[in-house]
Amino acid sequence: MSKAAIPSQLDTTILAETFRLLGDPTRLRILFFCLDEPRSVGDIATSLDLSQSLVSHHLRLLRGARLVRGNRQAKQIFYELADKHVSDMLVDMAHHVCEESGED
Amino acid sequence: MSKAAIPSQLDTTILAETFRLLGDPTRLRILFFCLDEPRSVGDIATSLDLSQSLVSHHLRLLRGARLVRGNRQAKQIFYELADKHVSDMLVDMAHHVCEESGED
DNA sequence: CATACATATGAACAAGTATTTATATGTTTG
DNA sequence: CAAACATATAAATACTTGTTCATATGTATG
Repeated sequence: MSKAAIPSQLDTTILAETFRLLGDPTRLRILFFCLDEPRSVGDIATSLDLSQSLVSHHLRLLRGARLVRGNRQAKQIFYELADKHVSDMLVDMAHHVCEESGED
Repeated sequence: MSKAAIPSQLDTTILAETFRLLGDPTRLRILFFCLDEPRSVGDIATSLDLSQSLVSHHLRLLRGARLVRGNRQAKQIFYELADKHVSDMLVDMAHHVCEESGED
């Protein structure tokens, strides 16, 4: 039990798919921007200085992977991280990377 | 302090770079294969059914990002994960993804 | 030192993907 | 229902990147 289980090749592919989606700066910025509170598409685009279309495209990918979830409120749609797993994942990784300098 | 800090745009880029490297099935398989014990390039190639050249190329990228580290032992070079941060990161993420089905 | 073994590198190619531009869908309000 | 607002989609383009094939570098051994 001490040794980590090596994922099957299929699991590895799924895991890689998730990593790949997180591996784009624009998408990551969108995710972090939606981390604390739901944000409308327009708000994301304006605040992050991205075109509305681009934001929409990325949100579609993130939605497809169940990384974010959108709620319509009148004309606007507010996106937030899909669940706690996703947000924990992001926060954990951010910590890992921040503490990565000057070790060993 | 309860809210997660939103990384700067620069940090986000670095974080994305790490995610991007983890976002390839072949690289992930290599990393998991080297998780428990150091493995020679030839061993990786044979066990994972990949060409020696391909393994070498990927190892170079992983080395560049300080995700793995290689130790020469006579003719062979044994690769292992760079440090505990990296291995923890992988194991954590694997858990996150495995438990991702059927929540909320 | 020449041969065999192990790994690394370089060029070339194929496939994927982030971004833009233009347009469509959906929702409210007068 | 028409106009205005907010988001989504489609097609096209430019760029990145995973893989292969060929070759080079490095290391031990006879």
